Order: sequence, then structure tokens, then C-alpha cells
Amino acid sequence: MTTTEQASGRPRDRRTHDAIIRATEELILEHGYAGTSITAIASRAGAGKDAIYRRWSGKPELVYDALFTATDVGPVPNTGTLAGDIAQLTENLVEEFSEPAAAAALPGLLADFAADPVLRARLRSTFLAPARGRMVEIFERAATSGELTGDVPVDLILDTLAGAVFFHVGLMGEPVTAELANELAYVVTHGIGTR
Amino acid sequence: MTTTEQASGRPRDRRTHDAIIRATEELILEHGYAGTSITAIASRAGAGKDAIYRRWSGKPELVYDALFTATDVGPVPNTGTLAGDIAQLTENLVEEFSEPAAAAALPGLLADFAADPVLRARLRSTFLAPARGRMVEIFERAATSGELTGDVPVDLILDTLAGAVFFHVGLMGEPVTAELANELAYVVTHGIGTR
Amino acid sequence: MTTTEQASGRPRDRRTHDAIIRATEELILEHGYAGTSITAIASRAGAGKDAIYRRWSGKPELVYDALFTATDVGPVPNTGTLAGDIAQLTENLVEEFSEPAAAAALPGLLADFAADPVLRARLRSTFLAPARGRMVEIFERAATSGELTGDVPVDLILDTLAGAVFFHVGLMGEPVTAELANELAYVVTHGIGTR
Amino acid sequence: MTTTEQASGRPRDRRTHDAIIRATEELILEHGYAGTSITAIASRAGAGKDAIYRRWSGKPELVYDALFTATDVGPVPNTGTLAGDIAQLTENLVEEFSEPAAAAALPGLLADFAADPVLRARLRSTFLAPARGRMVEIFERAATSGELTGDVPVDLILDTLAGAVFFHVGLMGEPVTAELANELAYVVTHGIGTR
DNA sequence: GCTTAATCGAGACGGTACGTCGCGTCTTGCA
DNA sequence: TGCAAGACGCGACGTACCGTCTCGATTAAGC
Repeated sequence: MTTTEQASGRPRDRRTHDAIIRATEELILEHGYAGTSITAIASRAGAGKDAIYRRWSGKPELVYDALFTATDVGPVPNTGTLAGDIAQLTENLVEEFSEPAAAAALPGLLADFAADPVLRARLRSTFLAPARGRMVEIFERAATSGELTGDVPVDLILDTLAGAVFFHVGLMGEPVTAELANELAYVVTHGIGTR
Repeated sequence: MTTTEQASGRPRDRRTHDAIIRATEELILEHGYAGTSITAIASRAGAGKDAIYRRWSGKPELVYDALFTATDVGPVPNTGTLAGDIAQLTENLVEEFSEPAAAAALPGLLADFAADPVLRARLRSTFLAPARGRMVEIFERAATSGELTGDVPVDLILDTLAGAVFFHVGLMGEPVTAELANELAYVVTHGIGTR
Repeated sequence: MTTTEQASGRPRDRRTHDAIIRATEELILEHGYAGTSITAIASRAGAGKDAIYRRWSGKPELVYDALFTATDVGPVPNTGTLAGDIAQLTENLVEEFSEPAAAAALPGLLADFAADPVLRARLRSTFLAPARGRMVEIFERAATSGELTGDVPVDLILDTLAGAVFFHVGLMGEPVTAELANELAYVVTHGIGTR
Repeated sequence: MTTTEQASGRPRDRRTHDAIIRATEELILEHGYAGTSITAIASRAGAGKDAIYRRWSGKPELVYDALFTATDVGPVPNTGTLAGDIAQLTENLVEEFSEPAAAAALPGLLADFAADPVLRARLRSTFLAPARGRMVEIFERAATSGELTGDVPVDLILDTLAGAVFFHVGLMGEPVTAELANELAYVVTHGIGTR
């Protein structure tokens, strides 16, 4: 992938690539996912449709690339408590899911991914991959410190947190509050009973 | 909607209505949500497109009516423990979300609802309404019995459970296991720490 | 064809039909055959592309219908001599081939007809049919009067006259002179030797 | 064109030229004129598109060069009679027009020539030039021998013969018979009346 | 032997048109 | 008024070519 691949013909123009990504972001913000057409993206980018289909196989891949390349950077959360760590990780999810362009795209984008078997298979390995890595590290540390006993179904917890944020914010349209991540993290670590 | 609307001319034919609903279910199952067009539904139902648009304002409403009218019947769960009650309620969600036609339609249907401000506003009041009523009852009983102390953010918990099931099963495509509802209910009531 | 066919749905709108025909004539005149696209015709006519494809299977059929429906009207030429009759019939061809829109369309149109086996088969039966009927009548009268002896290869003579006019005027771009039809008719009836 | 153009850099590769010509012939035969694209020719020839556009300005010129370079060789017909000479010259036209690749290309090629003012101007001077020279010689000999009296509109006669062959064989798709050239020559020299 | 410059295959580029499909509305005749 | 049928304007789809351009590599001729 990252190897040189030694292309033979004219190399692809990075400015065309960038213009397409930029146009995609803009149009998703202005007209939403369903309201954004490949034709319109090409037109806005000053590019031909071929230039798009040469790089991406369809709208879902393009939009995903344009909006969700932000790799989770920064150190893994280490607040001292499991709930605190998870809250911080959840905060990342909340930020990612509520960033304007991403929020506008998410429901439609996920629907398209879910509908295509090939894309569906990539959902976990690409969409949640970064968050998952960090979560595993958090759980291992908590297990070492004795705060956590027993196995934890990592994927299920991750799906729960992501699903909760997506459903609450993305679908239901509830406003994003500062406490949301904390509330969710508390529920997931301590449950609702002893609040 | 439910008003009598005493019509003056020829009354609507119930068989036409039923044929449309039936065709919708079939086509969603065969071709998925995005792959099902109003044109195709009308054709399969032996109906005109007008007969559809006279009753529903678009595909999302029609599909919702066709697939999610199953009102939560039966008594509210009462297993003796909060976790048990929630597990049973979650089991209902799992069943509803993983019923073949519903599973095929959900991602696309929710995306369409989320994209339209009018439909988006109806999401909670219609889509989650039945489950919410039952959940409130469960929480009240648990509060009375002393098992539950403090306020519970009902909508957030409901969104969490629904979001978890939707994300895990509907989007990620994880197989539905018998323990899924129990696992989720346990996490939500006791947290992951002391498993 | 001309029978009622008892259509069941909404009947086709004659104004749409006429607008398409009109737009086709205009655009052929303005931009030639190759420079006229179905897309542009639809746009100019204020119609959708479907409205065109519903009636014609492609550009060749549409252009043919738009430009060559002028049935050869009027009585069959009867000037007293075979050469005179043929001259008059040839004059019809010249007029038809040199009418501005037809002249602009002919080379490309014939090329498209020639390239498609289905259309190719229709060339003689539709394109030359009217002229052929009149020519047969002329030859029969000349045979009766004794001016013509022996069999005449009608199709070959018709192809010769049409080919001559098409090649001379349509392809070579020679100006249309008043004597052209007479010259051709003379050659075909008397030959060049004894001029 | 024919000037030496004393180049300074790398000279053009004759094998590239030949490969392009060969690929053009093949593809015209396989897919017809309209179905043959510059892109496909380059690909089949193992050449770049630039190598084609460096030598020809477009498909019409390339195809003309590839298929119609066969200069009329051999002595001018001299059979003893005008009709015989013309029959032989017409036979050349028939052969040229009915050679498989040429027949496949002719209608589309002529349409493209006719549509472009620049190419249109070259039609007579290049396409019919060889035949015209021979025809003039035939007519002069016939005038000298007294078989032909009066002026003959050479171009019109040539257009008539070429048009007749093109229309009859190329467009109408009539089979090429051995007598075709004779029949046409007879009509043009003696007319149809006294057959 | 070095430089210069045109050529080579490959393929990306912005465009334009293709023929198809679905949308939501409309217009028929019949019930 | 409802109904089946289907035409309507619109706009997007993904593909195919157009003729131009940009790569690195090659191949002579002029210095």
C-alpha cells in the first residue's frame, strides 16, 4: 500500500484529490449525505467524475475517506479510574460523531455501509479500529491494577458506547451536553442501580 | 391519521392497502431498503403509485408502517430483579431489530428518518414509544422496591440499549446470541467492573 | 398501427411530441447531426429524455421521423417524355436532399442507418419507398407508350439517382443548380455519348 | 506534410506507425467505424494515444490513411469502347468500396468528412482524385476517336458513378454482382431507353 | 561522450453524452 | 372520490471517449 508501486503513466494529481475531498466536506454540510451527489461533488471540485471513480468505488467510500480520516491521536487516556478513562474515550467518540459534517453524514453513511456486504465487513476493522485499540489498552491496565476482574466483551462494550452516542445524538438529535460522556461511562462501569 | 375523515366519494379499498403492505415486506426482504422502489412496490402490489402516495407521504413512512406496527403486547416484564426485567425488555428489542425484514430495513429507514426534520421529530414519539412506556414502569417498580435509588435518565438508557442492539446487530452484523440481551442488561444495571 | 390500440394509462401528450420534433429540427440546423445530442434535444424541448426514448429508440429514428416525413404528394410527373418525368422526380429528390435541415443531417443519418443491421434493413422500405412507387409508375407508362423497351433495374436506377444527388450535393458540397436534375435525368435516359 | 521536416530529436518509429495502421484496419473490421475508438486503436497497437494524435488530427484522417491509400495503379483502361472503359473504371470503384474494411468504414467516414468544413474541402481532391484523372483520360480518348461529342461534366459523372456504387452497395447493402459495373457503365453511356 | 530535444507507452485530466432508473405529480377511462 | 396504468419533467447514476497533459525512459543528431 504505502510502497511505491512504481506507477507507469501520469501520476495522479494531489490537488485534484484534495479538491474532491474539500468539495465533499462542503456539500455534505450544505445538503446532507443523501442530498450530495457524485455529480455535484465533481462539479464543485472542478473535476471530472472519472477522477472520483478512479480513486473511490462509490459515495460511501469517498465520504468515509473525506470525513473520518482523523486518526485518534494523543496518548491513551489515563485518569486513574476506569470510569474516567472510558469517559475520556467516549468523549472522543462524542466529538467525532457530533462534528458537523460527520453528524450530517453518519446515518446515511452507515446505512450504505450496512447495505453492502463488502463495506459491511469493513465497518469494524476501519470505522471502530482506532477506538478499539485504545479501549483494549484501558481494560488491560484496569485488569492489571485489579480494578477490573473477569473478561470484558470488548467489541460489545464498544458497540454499546458507539451505538448509544450514535442513537442518542445522531438519530434522536438530542443536544450534545458536557456530561453525556461521563453519564455513559458511569452506566457502563457501575450500572444504574447505585447512582 | 386516526380521525374518521368521513370521505364523500368512493371509500378506499382495504385490499389495496393490504396488498401494498404485503408487497413492501416482500421487496424489502428480497432487495433491501435502498433497493426497494415505490414503483416496484406498486407494481408488485398490482396497485397504482397514486394509491400509495394517497396513504403515505413517502418510502420511510410506508416501510415504517409495514414493518413496525407490532405493538409491544403482553404484560410488562416482572422477573423479580431489575436486571431480569431489563433483560426481557431488551430481548424484545433484539427480537424486533433482528426480525428479517426489519433488520434489512432498519439502517436505511433510520437514515431517512434522521435526514428529514419532520420525521426526525417523530423518531422518539413513535419508534421507541412502546418500549419507553414499559421501561418507565419497570424503573418505577424498582424504585418502589428500593432496588433503584436516584433518578435514572430513562431516554438515555433506552437510547443506549437500542443503540447497542442496532449497532451490534444491525450495523456490525454480529450474530444474535441468546445471551446478548442478558449481557447488555447486566452491563447497564451492574456495570462491567464487578462481573 | 393506426388502430386505436386502446391505451390504458395516461395518453402521450401530443405537445411533448411536437416540441421534441421541433427541437430536433432546430438543433440539427444549428449544430449538425453529430453535434446534436439527445440530451440537448430534450433540454430544448423542455422534455425529459425518457419522453424521447419512450417514442424513439435512438437518434437515427428520431431524426428520420423529424426530417423525412414529408410524403411525396402531388400527382406522378407526366411531362410527355421519359426524360422529363425522371427529371421532375429527380427534382423532388434534389429538393428533399438539399432542404437545409435534411442536408445537414443526411450523411450522419445514413451512416447510422448503415451501421445498424435493423435500421439498414429499413432503408429501402422507408427512405426510398415513396420515390420508388412513383418511378415504377413512370416506367410502366413509358413501356406502354413504347418509349421504353426491355426491363429496367428500378432499384439500381433509383440508387443511382439518389446516390448521385447525395454524393454530389450532400457529400461533395456542390451548389444546387437548376439544371442538376435535368442533367442527371438526361444521362440516365440517353447516356453521355450523344449529348 | 511531404516536406522533410528535418527533425532534431528522436525520429518517429516506423513500427509504431505500422502498428497503428494495422490496429485500425482490424478494429474497423471487427467493430465498424463508429464502434472503433482512438483509445481502442492505441491499446490494440500497443501505442500511446499521443503517438496517434502526433501523426493524424483525428479518426477520419487516420482511417482514411489506413484504408484508402491504395493508389489506382495499372494502366488506364482501354477496351476499345467508351462503355467498356467506364465499366472497367467503375469496376475499380466497386472493388474499392466493397473491400471489407472499406465497406465497413465508408458511411461513417464520409459522414465525418462531410461534417467538417476542412475535411469536406478535401473530399474531391483526395478521395476521388485518382479515379478522376483516369476518367479524364478516357473521355479525352473517346473525344479524339469521335465516340464522344460535346462536353462532359466529368465531376458530375464521377459523382454519379461513385454515388451509385456507394448508395447501392454501401448503404442499401445490395450484394455485389459481377454485372454491376457493366450495368452502371451502360446506363451512363447509353441510357436506359434502348437497352 | 554530452547535451538537447523529440518520441515512446502509460494513463490521469476536465468534459460531455450515453441510456436507465426512480422520484413525486399528472391525466386518462372505468367503477 | 378511488383505482390501475402509465406519461411527465427532473436529476443522478456509472461508463465510455474525447483530445490534452504529464510522467520516466529511450533514441538519435549536433556539439
